[in-house]
Amino acid sequence: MRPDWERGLNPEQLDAVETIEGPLLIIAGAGSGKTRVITFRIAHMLDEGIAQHSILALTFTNKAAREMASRVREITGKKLQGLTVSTFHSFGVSILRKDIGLLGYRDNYSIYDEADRNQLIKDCAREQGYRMEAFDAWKVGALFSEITAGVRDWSRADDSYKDLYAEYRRSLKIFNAVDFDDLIGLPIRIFDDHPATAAEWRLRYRYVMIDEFQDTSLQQYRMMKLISGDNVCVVGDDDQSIYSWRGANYENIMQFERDFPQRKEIKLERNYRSTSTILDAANAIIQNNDNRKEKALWSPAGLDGGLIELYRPDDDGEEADFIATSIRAAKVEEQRKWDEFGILIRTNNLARRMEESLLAQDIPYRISGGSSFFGRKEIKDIISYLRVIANPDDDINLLRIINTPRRGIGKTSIERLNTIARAMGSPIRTAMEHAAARDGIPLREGGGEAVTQGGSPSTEEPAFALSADPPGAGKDIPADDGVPRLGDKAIADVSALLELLDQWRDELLGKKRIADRVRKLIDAIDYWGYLIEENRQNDKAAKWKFHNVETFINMIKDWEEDPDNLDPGLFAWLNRITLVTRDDDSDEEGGKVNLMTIHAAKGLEFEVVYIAGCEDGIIPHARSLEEGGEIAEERRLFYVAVTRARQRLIITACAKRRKLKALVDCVPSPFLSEIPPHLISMREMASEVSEESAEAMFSKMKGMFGGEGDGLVDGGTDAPKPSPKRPERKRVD
DNA sequence: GTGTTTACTTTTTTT
DNA sequence: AAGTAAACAC
Repeated sequence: MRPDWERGLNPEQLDAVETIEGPLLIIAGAGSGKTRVITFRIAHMLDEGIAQHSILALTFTNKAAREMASRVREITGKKLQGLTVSTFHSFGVSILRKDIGLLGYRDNYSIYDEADRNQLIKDCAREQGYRMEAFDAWKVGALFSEITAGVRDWSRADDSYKDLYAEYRRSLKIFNAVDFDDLIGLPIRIFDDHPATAAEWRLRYRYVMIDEFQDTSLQQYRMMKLISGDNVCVVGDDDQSIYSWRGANYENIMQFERDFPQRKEIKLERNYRSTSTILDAANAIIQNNDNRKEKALWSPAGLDGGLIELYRPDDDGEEADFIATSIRAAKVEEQRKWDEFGILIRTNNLARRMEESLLAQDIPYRISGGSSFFGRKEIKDIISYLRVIANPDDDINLLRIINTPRRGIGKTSIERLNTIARAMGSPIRTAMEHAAARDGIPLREGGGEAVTQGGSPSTEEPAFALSADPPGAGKDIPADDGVPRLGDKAIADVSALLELLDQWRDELLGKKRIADRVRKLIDAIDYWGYLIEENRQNDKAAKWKFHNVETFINMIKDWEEDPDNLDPGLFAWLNRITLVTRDDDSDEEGGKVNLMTIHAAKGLEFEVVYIAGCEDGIIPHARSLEEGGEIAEERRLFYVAVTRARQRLIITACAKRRKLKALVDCVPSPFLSEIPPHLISMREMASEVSEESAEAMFSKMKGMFGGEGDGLVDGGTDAPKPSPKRPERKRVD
């Protein structure tokens, strides 16, 4: 049953697999079997009797982590129980889950994603009297992120935001919440401040492995140093470093060389993925970057294939239609499955037009990135409920649901609660309890309703709430001046909400079978009624949202019933979905065409790859260059895109593109001219293609009038699918 | 306090 | 073109 190491591994790979002690640096070119090496290496370790729980493998994306885990499972045929394969961020979560108490947080902390973070920054800014018209939360958020991550300090930043930052941090603490950067930063702080704890973790993970090392940030590097001893293996490729905008620092490779002078270094340059045409093109492109570790991919097998195809559609509509019809044709002619196709785009907004065409031609597809499933309003609402139930102090999410569905707590009431909370230096939750209690509706007794279960844990009443003359605790509320009170109706509504949250807290926390309970919760708040009410003139939208919520519940169910899931429960679920931004654990039945950004495609490969929108300003992205990004990184991005292809590579560059409203002329990407011309076949938008497309449309129309093929594909836009009633592209101008 | 209309900007890439 | 936030009307 043990795999035969020698078979199917070249000498360098074998060397890498068998070197398990001591620091190891693997420079792995695109398609050089990197994942294979890593998974075999883990399998080999297990084979050597190393315990699963002392191995830690860190990846960059969830997709990569999942992929790696399942490959290991495949090779070894073992159940993976103690093995840790995760992203840096989810690894941070698991450290915090255990040890965040050392920093004075409670362990039911919330994780704020970007939207939450920006919302909070906005609130703080409003509080500090910023002129909100001129306030750019996105920009400030990015700045704060850099500050937290330690890639920038106030001496090199607009330090007029210093106070705002302090306020932001304080609010996070009050709300018992952390942001993305904290997921790396706080564990580091724990390790720095508590050497004993650090030692424990280091002792546990005796073997550490890091994938996509060129994409690690300074901060992540520090984390790695703190957690690992001598048995570190990092795998990277400086040519594929495409995350510098996020703090990734491929000089970490050099740093590693400095920090581990006794390391072993292995280069993997044999490429098993692509045809030599594609490899030649890729090498030629990347050659234009300087300051890189010299290497060239070569194919031992000398795989032959056709030329790279370049098309110049008139506009983005034609481009999308072309790609869709071309995929349809290739599927039949080359007997391919849907999931052998990848459509790569630079930016998410390019996906929209693509989706339309795929939809119109009934091509099942999967999309990653963009506004994901979890970004939809109806889903966010439900998640917010769960968040608040898990962590009552979570203001951002509380505010989201405080009047959703409508329960009569309007703007003014919220404003007042906010003022009270600020005055007390506490979360809104406390202000609500205060407001409810002070006016004679003590939670304990309840308004005569069924509050029979005594003393729910979170209702220890605040000492100051009932006394009109609070003990001089400093942060108390003046009797009447300045601090607003709520109207009677509002108080009743607030109390009812508190009661509801408490009740469901008991119902959900630490319980099993969450999915069913969540459904009951949704019934209890009459979210269905809310959906119908909100979408009165559009019951299709209501249905669609309804369906989404159902899907969400089923996702919970699948997840908690998964036998590999060692820790089902509300907290684990919430943590998970904050980090999994894509609805990427979708089914594999029959496969789907993959539509994704180049960033998302890293580490993946497809038989047939389309790179759409290869135009100047898109693939060296205009904004990226403006903001001080390097052209070299854009080139690396293009290199990554090209090297995703195994057999066929099709590139499209439009002559015109609809941008905002206007049709603008486009120039092909300068990178295209870096590909040696003899590797490219320039194609006209040939007539055979339009024949092909006419045929596809025709059959599509037949299907349409036959049986309303409700081919709802996952992903896509928020609105109900614009039922593809118009198989032909119309030019109604 | 709530619902409706109007004005306005917008995100490159991901955890 | 769309989605959000502020202004306005009930």
